[in-house]
Amino acid sequence: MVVQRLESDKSLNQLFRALADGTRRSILARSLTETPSVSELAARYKMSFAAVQKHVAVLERAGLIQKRANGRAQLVSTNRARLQRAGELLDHFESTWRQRMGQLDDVLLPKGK
Amino acid sequence: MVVQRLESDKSLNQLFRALADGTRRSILARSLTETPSVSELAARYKMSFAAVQKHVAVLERAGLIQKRANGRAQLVSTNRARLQRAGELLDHFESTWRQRMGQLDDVLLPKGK
DNA sequence: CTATCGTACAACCATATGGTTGTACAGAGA
DNA sequence: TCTCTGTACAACCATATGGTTGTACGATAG
Repeated sequence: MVVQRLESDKSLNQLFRALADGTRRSILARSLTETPSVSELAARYKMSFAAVQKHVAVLERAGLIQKRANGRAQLVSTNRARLQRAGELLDHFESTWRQRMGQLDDVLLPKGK
Repeated sequence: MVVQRLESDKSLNQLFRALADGTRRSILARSLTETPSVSELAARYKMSFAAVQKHVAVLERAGLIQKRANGRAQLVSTNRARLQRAGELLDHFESTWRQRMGQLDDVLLPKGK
């Protein structure tokens, strides 16, 4: 069975890559409840402004957040559509896995130790 | 209420990192329906045996697969418990996100790092 | 206008990643 | 036994990543 190509490999790679860093997951979480500026975000972390700026850029490239200018500030917010899309992708992975696991269950589960 | 630290940051990083490569996702998928040896896996990809071996090692370190010796062959299978665990983590992320999207309630941020 | 703030970006550095080739060794088969 | 196969692992290379500092520039405050 061929898994439907819902998203390019590169896009999936970027998505998971973006999530593979605690600082970025934290930024993403914050940007869900607030709409902080980049410098407000940067103030929360021990690293330099430029470092946070890079993390924001990674999240932006992965499509998980977006920036919108407000005067000289760049306000960061999550891209909800993309976030949902990300969720669907993960769900898709999971369901594929579970489906396959289900097939395996027929063989492996009867023992149920 | 404090959100339980279900998994260490490092563990989460490894998990997402492991998923952020198409070859590894493919290996993971194959190892769900089959229990291929490392060399059988390697035969399916254009890269060298050693390269595939490294990908397998990454998946193993992330806890997504396990190897079991059968004679001189190393048979690769998915760690179903860990896989489910991975799914739960993703679900946890999603539900947290959705919850935050739904209401600006308590902020459960693992504090600033 | 001038000073400052928020941002962008370049240059640099150390380490990690993803690939290669080559060597070594244990298990299976002639 | 001796050979081939499957695996492990080291060394190496190019590029990516995650951090730094420094410079530049538009927007805002005084």
